Amino acid sequence: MGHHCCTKQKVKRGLWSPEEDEKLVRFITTHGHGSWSSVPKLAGLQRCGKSCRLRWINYLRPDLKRGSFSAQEERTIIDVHRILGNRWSQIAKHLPGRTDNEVKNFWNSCIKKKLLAQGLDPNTHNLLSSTSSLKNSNGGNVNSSNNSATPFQKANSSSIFHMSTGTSTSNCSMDVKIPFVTLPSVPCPDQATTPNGTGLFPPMLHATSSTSSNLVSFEYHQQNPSAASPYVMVDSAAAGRSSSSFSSLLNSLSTGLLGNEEESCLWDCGLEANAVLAGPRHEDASQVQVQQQPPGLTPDNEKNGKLGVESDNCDFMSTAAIDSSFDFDFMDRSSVGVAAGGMYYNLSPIDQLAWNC
DNA sequence: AATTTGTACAACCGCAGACTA
DNA sequence: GTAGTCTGCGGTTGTACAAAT
Repeated sequence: MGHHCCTKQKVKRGLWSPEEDEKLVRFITTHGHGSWSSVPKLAGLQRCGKSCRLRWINYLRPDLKRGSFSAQEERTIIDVHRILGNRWSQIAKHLPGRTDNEVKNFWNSCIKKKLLAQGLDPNTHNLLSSTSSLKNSNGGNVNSSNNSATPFQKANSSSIFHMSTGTSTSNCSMDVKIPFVTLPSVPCPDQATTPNGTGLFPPMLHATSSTSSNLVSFEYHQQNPSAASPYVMVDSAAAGRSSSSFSSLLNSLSTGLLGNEEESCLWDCGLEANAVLAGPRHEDASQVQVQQQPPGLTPDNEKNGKLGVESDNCDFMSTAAIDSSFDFDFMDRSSVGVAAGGMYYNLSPIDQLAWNC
């Protein structure tokens, strides 16, 4: 049984011939595709519209980049996949000229095996043997010096990447020290579903580690489970420089340059800090504040959904502290979770970051 | 040289959401 | 409100080719 668009005519399946490719390219470059269901008939092809669309998108589009993936592209795929999972179309948006299909194939045929060979779970990016040790529902430790080291910690054996709760409960408050980032609460149209009926979801910040590029990611998202991202990702390579503090990384975020117009694009903030920001690009790179609109926000509440990052290294205290807690569910997925509003940084390099609560 | 096995990637399938009449 | 259509997505299968036996 074919698709509805295929039932109207006899359609050919399987690999495309060069003649078919030529017909499709000639038609689309001349007329555009319009409605894909009408393309085959108008282009003189015995294919279904869906097949034409796929062929164009995955193979014939002029802006496609052919050839094997570069190391940089591979790293990007791994890093974004760690955050987004199998959302291939979203991942592909971070790789100009690559299609979701291409990324997916590359992942399944190559990256997945590499991760497995490194003893990493391709789904969670955790060490395969470490999953259980990272689970700790009543307040445990995660420390790079033991066997439950995250991939990031493994890749940086000298790193001190330590977190402990010191309590017997999974939720506890956290001190907020400078420098400090404020992640504003996120407005929700359905006020009744929000905590205390405030109409706001507290923001959450989630730190994850990279398997391949020494990348520590900070994921900012709503507590509304239907909405994830945008994400802030900060490359720990910058932290390797003694002069680099987290606040300077945030400076780099705030002065980041181009992304693309996609809502969830990676925003490359330049080599200086190797920082990237996932989210809509900030049009005015000279402005101090990083602004992004979480998916689902309407233009009306866009302002309230801003992720604000102060630019002055010494002025983080001016942002408001929000009560915070750990969410150990995150640890199943990756490494270290810090929730609700605040993260503190100790004015030492980022691989000496410690979250205490 | 013939056959089997592995790999890369192109293409298909089914589903879900958006849109429209 | 609903059924039909279109589009996009992720999972899966099919195919061509290379490497191994």
